Formats: sequence, C-alpha cells, structure tokens
Amino acid sequence: MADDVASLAAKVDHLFQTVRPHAGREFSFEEVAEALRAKGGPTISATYIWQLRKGIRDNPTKRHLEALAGFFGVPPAYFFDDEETRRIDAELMLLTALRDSPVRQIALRANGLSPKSLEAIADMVDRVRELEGLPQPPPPTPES
Amino acid sequence: MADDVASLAAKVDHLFQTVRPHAGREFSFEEVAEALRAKGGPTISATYIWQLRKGIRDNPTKRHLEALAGFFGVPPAYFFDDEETRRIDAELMLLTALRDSPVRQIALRANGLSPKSLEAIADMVDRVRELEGLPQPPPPTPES
DNA sequence: GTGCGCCCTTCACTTCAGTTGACGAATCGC
DNA sequence: GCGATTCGTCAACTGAAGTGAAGGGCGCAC
Repeated sequence: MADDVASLAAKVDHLFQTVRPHAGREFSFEEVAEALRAKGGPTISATYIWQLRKGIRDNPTKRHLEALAGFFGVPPAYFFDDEETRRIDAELMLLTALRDSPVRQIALRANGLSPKSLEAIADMVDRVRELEGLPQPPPPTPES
Repeated sequence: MADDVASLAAKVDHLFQTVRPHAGREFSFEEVAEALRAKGGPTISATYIWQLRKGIRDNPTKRHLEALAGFFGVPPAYFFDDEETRRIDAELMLLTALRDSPVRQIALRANGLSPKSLEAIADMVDRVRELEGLPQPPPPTPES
C-alpha cells in the first residue's frame, strides 16, 4: 500500500506516454487542462496534473479521477484496480488509435472482411505510412 | 453531474442497507470507522462516513474510496459506475473482440496518418466491403 | 545573437475535504 | 425514575487538496 503512491504516478505517467495527440509528442499538461475545461465538466489545473504525474500529490478526489480517466478514455477503475490496469494497458495503443474517429470508422468497417482483403488493406496502409514519413513499427508489445 | 452527488450517497446508503453485521440491524458509523482503524490502513471518521451517506459531502479522495470499498467488500469502481464508465467498458469489449484480428494491425498502423489518407483508406475499405457483399452500415453505437 | 513562445517547474496562496468535540434523542441496566 | 452508554446530527476548526502567477530552460524565427 506504500507503493500505491508511486503506483498512481506511474499510471498517470504511462497514460501520458501512451495516449498521444498524434503520433509523436505527448500531451502537454496545459493541453489536458484545456481539454477538460472545454469538455465542461470538472476541471483540473495544469500544475496539479503535473504533480500527480510526478507523484508529488497522490490522493486526488473522486471528481478529479473521473475527469482524468475521462480524458484519457479509460475507466476510473484504471487508477485503482491493478488487474484492470494491466488489462487496459494491453489495449491502450489500440484504444488511443480508435479515439481518432476516422480510424475507428476504418476498423469497424474492416471487421468481417476476408483475410485476403484485410492483408491487402494492411499493405496499403503501410505504404501510405511510408509515404507520409511515419516510423514503421507501432510495436506489438510496449511493455517493460 | 448534479445527480452525481445523489448517486454516491445512494450507493453508500445501499451498501449500509445491504451489508450488515448479522442479520438484522445495520452497521453504525462508529463501527465502520472502528473496523477501518483496526484494519491498519487509512481511517475515516464516523462523522464523515455519515456525511457521505447523507450526501452532505460527495467527492472523497482516492484513499478514502479505497478504504470504504475495502470495508464493504466491493471494488472501488463501484462508486464510479455510471453511464460514462459503462460506455468505456463497452469500448473495451470491442477491443477485446479485436484482439488477435488483423483489423487490429490496420487500426494501429492507420493511427497518425493524415486525414486525407485516412479518408482514402476508408473509401477503399467500403469498396471492398461492397465487393464482398457485406451490408453497409456497421452500427457506431452498440449500446442501449 | 536576440527576442518570442511554449512548456515544465516552483511556491505562496485559497479552498474544501476530513476531523474533532459537543448536543439531544433513544436504549439499557439499576 | 435516573445515570450511563450509544447513536445520529450539527457546526467550528485543521490540514491537505488544488490553484494562480511567476521563474527559468529550451527551441524556433528573424
């Protein structure tokens, strides 16, 4: 229970590292605060988000946990239940990708296609990726 | 978000009504506080527990939620379980379904592409879908 | 090189979560 | 009946949660 402190910070940190606006850089603290403000619900100051990530403050309130979880698109249980955390971590990359709605569209509609077609589409995506100068490997296993 | 207040109080109240020491009377606030003290972890004053049940205070901190959940033998997520959480859980279901699918690869690699490219790919997927005689509209919201 | 802008960091301050202590209403033993 | 105990309720206080504003580093444009 003592490492619970470090644990929360680690989880927030992990979310920042994994859930990114576009491929590339992570969200800034200000951006997250801004997004929450825009969303209309409870807001969190950029400073406080930073403190949570660094582990300087652990023990946020229910509402703040909800807001943070909401932003990153994970259930609040992510911050409590380690079982749940592991399960979601495994899917985070995909989850993040799907938050980009066009990608979501593609995934939903690709579902049910024949393996052959899927392979062809995957190839095409890779080709485009190359053209746009994006790095090839979105790694299958991102874990430490 | 306003009924969020009532919601937490209702949940705590429900726990008191349901989880009882023996058949018969419910736990007193003091008893709960005492049990938590004995348990060694973070403690909660009897008064505060009362306030939470009455809805006078909503918005407890992470540690207190954990302690309370621990006492009543429910996961901390119990206190959060609202519409939003269920929605996200539903998404996670979808992800789990996609786990080993090639669709997963496509989604991951499509992430970060320019809107233009994404649109092109989406079009292509639709075309293939048509060719394979699949129905056009995969519903966006699987929920009730 | 210099100025501008973005971002992380720090700290003093404000606000609210959480506790303490007290009061009246039941319940029990004598 | 009447003190002692226990419970729910209330209000004033304390300390920690959470914020704002300013410092300081780093990259970019000019």
